[in-house]
Amino acid sequence: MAYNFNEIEKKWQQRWKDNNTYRITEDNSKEKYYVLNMFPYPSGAGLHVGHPLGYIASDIFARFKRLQGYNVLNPMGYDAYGLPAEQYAIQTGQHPAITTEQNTKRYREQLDKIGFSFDWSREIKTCDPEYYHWTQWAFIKMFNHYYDNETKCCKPIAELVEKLSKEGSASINAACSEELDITAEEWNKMSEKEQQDTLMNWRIAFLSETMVNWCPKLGTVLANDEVIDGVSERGGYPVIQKKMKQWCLRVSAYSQRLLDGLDRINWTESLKETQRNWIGRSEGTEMQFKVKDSDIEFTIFTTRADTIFGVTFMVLAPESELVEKLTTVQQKNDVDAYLDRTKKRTERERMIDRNVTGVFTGSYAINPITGEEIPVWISDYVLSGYGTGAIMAVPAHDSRDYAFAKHFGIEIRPLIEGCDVSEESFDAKEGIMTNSPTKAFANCKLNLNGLTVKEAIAKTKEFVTSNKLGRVKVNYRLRDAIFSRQRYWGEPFPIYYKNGTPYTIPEECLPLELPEVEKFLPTESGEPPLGHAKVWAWNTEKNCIANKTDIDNVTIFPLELNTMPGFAGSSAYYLRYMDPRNHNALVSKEADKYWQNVDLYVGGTEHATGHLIYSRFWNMFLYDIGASVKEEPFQKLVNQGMIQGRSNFVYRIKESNKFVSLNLIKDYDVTPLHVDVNIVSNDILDTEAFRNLRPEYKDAEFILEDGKYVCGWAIEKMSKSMHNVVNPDVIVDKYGADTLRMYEMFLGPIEQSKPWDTNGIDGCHRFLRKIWNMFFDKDDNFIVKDDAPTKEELKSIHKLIKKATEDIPSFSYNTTVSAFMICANELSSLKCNKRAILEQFIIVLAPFAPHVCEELWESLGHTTSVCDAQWPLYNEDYLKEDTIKYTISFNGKARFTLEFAADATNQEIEKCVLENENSKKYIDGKPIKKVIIVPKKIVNVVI
RNA sequence: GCUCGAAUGGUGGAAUCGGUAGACACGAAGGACUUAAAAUCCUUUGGCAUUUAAACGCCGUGCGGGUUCAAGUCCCGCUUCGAGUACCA
Repeated sequence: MAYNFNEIEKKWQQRWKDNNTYRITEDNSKEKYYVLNMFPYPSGAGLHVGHPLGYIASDIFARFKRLQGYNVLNPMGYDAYGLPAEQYAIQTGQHPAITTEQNTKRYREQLDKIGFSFDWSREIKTCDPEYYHWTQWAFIKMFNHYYDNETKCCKPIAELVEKLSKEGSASINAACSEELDITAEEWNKMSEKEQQDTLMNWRIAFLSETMVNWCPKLGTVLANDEVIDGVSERGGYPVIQKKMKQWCLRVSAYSQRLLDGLDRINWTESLKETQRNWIGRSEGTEMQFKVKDSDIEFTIFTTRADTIFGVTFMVLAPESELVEKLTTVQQKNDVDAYLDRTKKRTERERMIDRNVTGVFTGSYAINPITGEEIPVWISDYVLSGYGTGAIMAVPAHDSRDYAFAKHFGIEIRPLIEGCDVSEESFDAKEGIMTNSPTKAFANCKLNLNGLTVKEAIAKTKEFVTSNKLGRVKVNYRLRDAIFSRQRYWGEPFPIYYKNGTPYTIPEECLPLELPEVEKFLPTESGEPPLGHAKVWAWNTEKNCIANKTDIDNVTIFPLELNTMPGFAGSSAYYLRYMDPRNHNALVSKEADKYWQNVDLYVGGTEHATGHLIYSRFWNMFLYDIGASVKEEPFQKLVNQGMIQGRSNFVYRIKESNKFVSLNLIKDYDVTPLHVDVNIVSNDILDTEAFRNLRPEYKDAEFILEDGKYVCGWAIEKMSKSMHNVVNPDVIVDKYGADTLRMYEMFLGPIEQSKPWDTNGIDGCHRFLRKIWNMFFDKDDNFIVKDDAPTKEELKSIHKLIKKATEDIPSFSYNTTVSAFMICANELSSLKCNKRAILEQFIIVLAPFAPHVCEELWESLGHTTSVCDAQWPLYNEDYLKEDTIKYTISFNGKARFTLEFAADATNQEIEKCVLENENSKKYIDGKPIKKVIIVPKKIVNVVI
């Protein structure tokens, strides 16, 4: 009987379930290993063949580690809150919980068919109150903490309150929205409301009036990483800037730690680089500029303090508070007109239209070093959110300032010897300073002439600091995360409002469950969907949810109507898997101490600046408050590539129902049409299936080549409209899960994006059949013998064990699969069917093809699962050769080969080469000067 | 624009420290078995030239240089493609 994969896979999947083969418990006698996949959002479309790529890779790793004796945690769950379910709910009225439930069920069915070693007893869903209890809990903790810059750690807000009441803000060095100057006296005089409002300046989770990315079509705000090219990541709708009061997380407080942490984790350099860019650390100088005929002073930030002598104008961001203060009466109309115009422009318009715009305020700033008067302008190329929202412009050495100066005819003053600024600015930080200062200011205290740019920056910094003109400052591009969403399908905030001031509900009242609503749309008054909820108020006396109509603002208060964004639930889920049913804590101390953090995290690179920043931040916060033992959540990270679709085309002759095979289309006028890849095999169309596809094709005629219809192909995104979606279920039914697993790994390096191409899958399937046939003959007789293996057989299997042991940890799965095939070919040509060899083969193959290996393992008489076998060790002795062939090369070209005993010395080899007949022949009888023997079986001859 | 990465047969891809390319698989061609098909097995398969044949020779890893006994691999200068990011002062 042949290899009946359908039956085998069904049998073992059931057996694993019945025996809880993959249930894992903490076991201090074993070393732990934590493998994690980025959990999926269960979309309505189900899984396609690209989704399981990462899961298979991590599953192989988990099984491998388990065979090596580790206690491996390999959990799975769902990131169940998300926009599609809510959009669907808006359209159909179907509650998102129901759609989500259906989708997760479908995902589970599909996942189960592939034979993963997930411990489903630890499954979590972010929309489950048992789970989001701890998301809300973390939010309350963030609300009640601030970040202390001195100790680089967050502290309870109560400590801050104490400092304020005793010493005022002077003694506080903490991450804040703006630098406040409050005395203890002032603080103590404040009303409760004023104090609460003030504390928002420091809380890690805080309410803030900020410019947000507002997407009118989705009716919600979006985080920076959810906006791509000025449109929403989901749906591609336009996004505008709008000022709104929003919950934010003070991610920026952790900028430096997020940056430093990258050095301690094992991620790819490119991903770390992406994060570094996103954090955007820049060291520079803050300088104060006085305003002429006024006592106003303002601060700018620059990384090029050395160019202070080249400043010919200043620029304010249109949103800057200084705009109003510095605009003169004469300029007011022009300025107002300009502000009006910029406000109307969306982010997208600003990005597309890079034309220089700006307006003069009428005021002049004073160069703090030379005393020169410098005009102050307003332009939207300066951003309010970065630095101080004001810059000193040096047109000679900054391309943006240059464009502005050219446009408005402002002086461009070069400061570097020999640079030409007639056509473009000289932005490079290199060269020797000149004109710094110019002769007109020769007696100025600072002189940079003759210094390199680097030296000049250092000297200016020193000068500015010692003369109290400013200070050295590090700026980060990383912004605080906006944490409110005007949506229904998300975690509710554990917040109620007393007189407009937010308070957290007591921790012991969590979870605060998501209420039912009639409609999933915003209310008529523009409130978020939770505004429809009837029972959505907080009774502070009884500490319970109350009816909204009972609000009396004495004991019953309105609850927050926003919900949390997607990244809330996905930021600390890895901790919850350690102890998923704990009612008293996010994770118990014991479980956290045992599992520590994720050893291997596998997921897509699209989360580089979203999830992977937020979860690092979130976890650092939990670490600071003692809720997590590791500062970095994900020690090693592997990004699997995307699987693209490979579309097939048929060519219809225009205005006919005739289809021409690919290589004949040049003779006809044809229209290419996408054809469902599932009826095409190796680019050959199943013409019968095509005729049955649609009624209009029923009478289709084909112009064939060699009796076949050959389809064209192209690599495109895998999507329904391209008819190139390949469902893993179909592959599993046709070839089996084991073949699918092997083939996905064989396709190429795991990190690489590649098109799905079913063409090569036969090779993997043949391989598994070959293995099967080593155990059973045609008539289903078990043919494994107990004979002692030969040297050759041992060599073959040990070569495989070595390769797999070395390649699996570095994720070179494609070469491991090749090694399996090579070994199988060798063994079958040796007609090897010996137990000692095949047993080891099965163990090594088990992570890749678990079902068939279980079956064969059982056939060898084992009663326990192959999962609990022991990974074999390889023995170098078996791999040694008796003789070694050396390639003798001359002038870099291989000439002939000589064979030596494995233990031949270099002298022997050299002697033999010199005396060899062939040496004379290939080196034209010239004397050999040097013989270079390299340990890679090469002998090089130099004349 | 900036940052990072890639480029190898008809195709996907191997080549770990620079060690003498093209592993493995697909596809293709030919053959064996078979009434036939499926399945299985065997042979050939980078290009060029030469030869009855075996063998050998030359050229070959996007392009142009360089270092080295030896370069797909290292260095310099380009081309093309992909990813990320974008007025961050």
